[in-house]
Amino acid sequence: MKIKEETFARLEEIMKAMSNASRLKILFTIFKNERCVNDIVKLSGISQSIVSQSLCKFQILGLVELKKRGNRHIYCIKDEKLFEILKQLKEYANGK
Amino acid sequence: MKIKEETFARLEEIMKAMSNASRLKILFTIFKNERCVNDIVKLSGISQSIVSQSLCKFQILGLVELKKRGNRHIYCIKDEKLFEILKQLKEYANGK
DNA sequence: TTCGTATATTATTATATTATAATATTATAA
DNA sequence: TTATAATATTATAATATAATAATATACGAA
Repeated sequence: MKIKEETFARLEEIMKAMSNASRLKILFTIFKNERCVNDIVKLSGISQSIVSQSLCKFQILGLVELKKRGNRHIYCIKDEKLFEILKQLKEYANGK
Repeated sequence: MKIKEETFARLEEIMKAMSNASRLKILFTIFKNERCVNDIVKLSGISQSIVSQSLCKFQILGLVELKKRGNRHIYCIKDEKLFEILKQLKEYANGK
């Protein structure tokens, strides 16, 4: 059960990124379908600035992936494992 | 994929509770074995005050369970689901 | 009772985070 | 070109968080 210091540091960053309702909403907006920023803004009800900033941080952290199509920036969850974790977290928080 | 506002609120609280290296260490110290506060302090290297405060918050949130034996307060992870999530998070952060 | 150990609580200060608003950039269309 | 839509960046002020130190409480043993 020995966990490396750097694993804790990474985990802290990941958890911090997900420790805010706006950012959680953004993540769950692209949970199943990839979407462009503007669609995320409309669907989530979060301001463009925050959506953009959040997605940028997610990408740097490696949580999401960005594809550019013309002037559209399309984001999706990067890793199947993260997808699974989000799913379980949702169920856990929901009390299922 | 409609998620209730209160689910986001609860998820935010849970994530916030886990978004700090000290608290993550404390959680992973009782990941497999229940332990008393003082053992958690020694094993984690985190100060008594922080360990106590953190465990108290975890308990209020329902993440851990407390049993009192004499003057010892023994904490453990409350839910099998949380155990699974922690396991997966650890692996994810570790890049496995 | 009094002592010692275990745990909890409180106050404080430094630091970090949040949302907002304003501005900048980039790409496409007219 | 110029205009417009999409996205990113920056600055900032209010608020929240984190760690520390100090104090308080609870329990069991002598």
